[in-house]
Amino acid sequence: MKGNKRAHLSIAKSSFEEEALTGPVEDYLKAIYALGRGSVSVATNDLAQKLDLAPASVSGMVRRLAGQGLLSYERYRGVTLTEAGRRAALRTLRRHRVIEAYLSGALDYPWDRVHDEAERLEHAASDELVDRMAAAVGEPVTDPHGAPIPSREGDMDETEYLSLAELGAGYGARVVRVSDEDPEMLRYLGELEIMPGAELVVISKAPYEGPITLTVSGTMLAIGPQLASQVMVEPLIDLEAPAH
Amino acid sequence: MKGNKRAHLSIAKSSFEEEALTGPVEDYLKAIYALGRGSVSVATNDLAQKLDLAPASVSGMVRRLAGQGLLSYERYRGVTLTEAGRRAALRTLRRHRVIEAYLSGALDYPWDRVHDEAERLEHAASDELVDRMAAAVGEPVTDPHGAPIPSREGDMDETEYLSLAELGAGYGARVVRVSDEDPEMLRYLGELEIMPGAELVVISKAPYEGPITLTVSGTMLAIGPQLASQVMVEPLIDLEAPAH
DNA sequence: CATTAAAGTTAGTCTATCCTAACTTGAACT
DNA sequence: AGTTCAAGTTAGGATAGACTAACTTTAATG
Repeated sequence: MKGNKRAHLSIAKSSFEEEALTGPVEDYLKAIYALGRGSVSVATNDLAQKLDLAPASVSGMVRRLAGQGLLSYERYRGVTLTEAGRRAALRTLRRHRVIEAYLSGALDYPWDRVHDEAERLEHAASDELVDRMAAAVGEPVTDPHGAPIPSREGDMDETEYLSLAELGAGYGARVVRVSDEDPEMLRYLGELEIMPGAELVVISKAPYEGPITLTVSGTMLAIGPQLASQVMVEPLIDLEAPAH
Repeated sequence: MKGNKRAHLSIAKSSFEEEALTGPVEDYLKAIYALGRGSVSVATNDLAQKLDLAPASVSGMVRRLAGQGLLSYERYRGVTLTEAGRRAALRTLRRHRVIEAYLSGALDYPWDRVHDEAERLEHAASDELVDRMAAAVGEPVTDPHGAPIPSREGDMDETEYLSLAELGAGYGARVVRVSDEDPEMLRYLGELEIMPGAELVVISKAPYEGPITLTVSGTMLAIGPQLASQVMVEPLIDLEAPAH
């Protein structure tokens, strides 16, 4: 009764009692999902970089996770999530994003700090807590950065959007999502009012990776293409034909 | 830059950068504080029982914690928290109780389930989150079970109260606190409306550990002495002299 | 004051997760 | 086809935290 009879019989925990995963394992699955959109094969080194670990550590871990049926792995060929792994990844993603939405909506957290806090809480929060948080802020469908929140059942909108860097001059668009991992960048985007929901129009794009000039809610400003590539947008049809 | 240069130089982390402790270490310190009220020496076996670990594991851990200056330890003589250990314990206790108060006050958690959730979140929540939670529910001074919440500075009201079992027949009292670890018991106490703030009067106490009859907000009921000992009360002076 | 039971400790293992160093594979390019 | 280099793997270790089994202390008791 000392609680570490882990090498149990893997028969008992049937279809529904989803195996309780450790924090690191959840992080691996989340990272694999993020890099492979769930189905594409993910390279060891990319995973190592994303997780900030040595490639050797990743090799060892993925072998174990493959043994647990969470992913399929072929030496030298990268990994792919199995259905079980994908479900686990989406569960963690839901936790993460609901927590972000809650921190922002209920506790007035600034959007550049919700990611790090959620990164830790996602491994400790119960399903009940996550559900209550979601209910308390009106069952949000995206987190504060515009990332879609998977449903309780594990479905998620995987629409791919254009990045602001890819948008042609003259086009208008609505910001749907921005990358969430760099607080510094988020603070800057916030200052510029480039956030989900904002409408903008690309005025001009300087050649050779030059600055992109645009208007956001009336204000004109210019940003580099590297930053622009982190901003996902949905073109506004009614402004489609550029005037020139 | 791989993040595990733990065997650093213990010089760098000076007076203020409070060493980040692991979950288990926080649990040990909290348990030692709970058993020793911060200053009394705590026995290895008691600690093992409280933490649900084998005594041998505790022996090993306390040796390490003594090395880190969190407690003082003399073989075969039990442990006592040092000032640093005491501070760390109270920090964890504050997190735990603020989280409980928040779950109850802001997310409508039933009082029998806040403990387990807080037990996990207390190791993951940042100071900022805990402070925001405290502010959001009006800087509570106790958790939902009546346990005092340490201040940010690490001060805590350590008043000792009488238990309901010790209260004489005829006396009136106000419930200040109940033990928080047994959900079953909390649900029962909740049904009986025996919760912090409730006023009650002991009508009679049957001898030989017999039932205690009392009235709680008008209703008369009887409980066993074992349950009564888990309920801490503050006698009401104006009802002091029993009528008989 | 010798015995003994309870309390506590040491020794030796185990698992999870990470590391570094050294080796192997695969693919691209002569 | 042979070389080369990046990508990936294995081997060997470390650390934190826990366990069991066996041994030692302390303290109580006749």
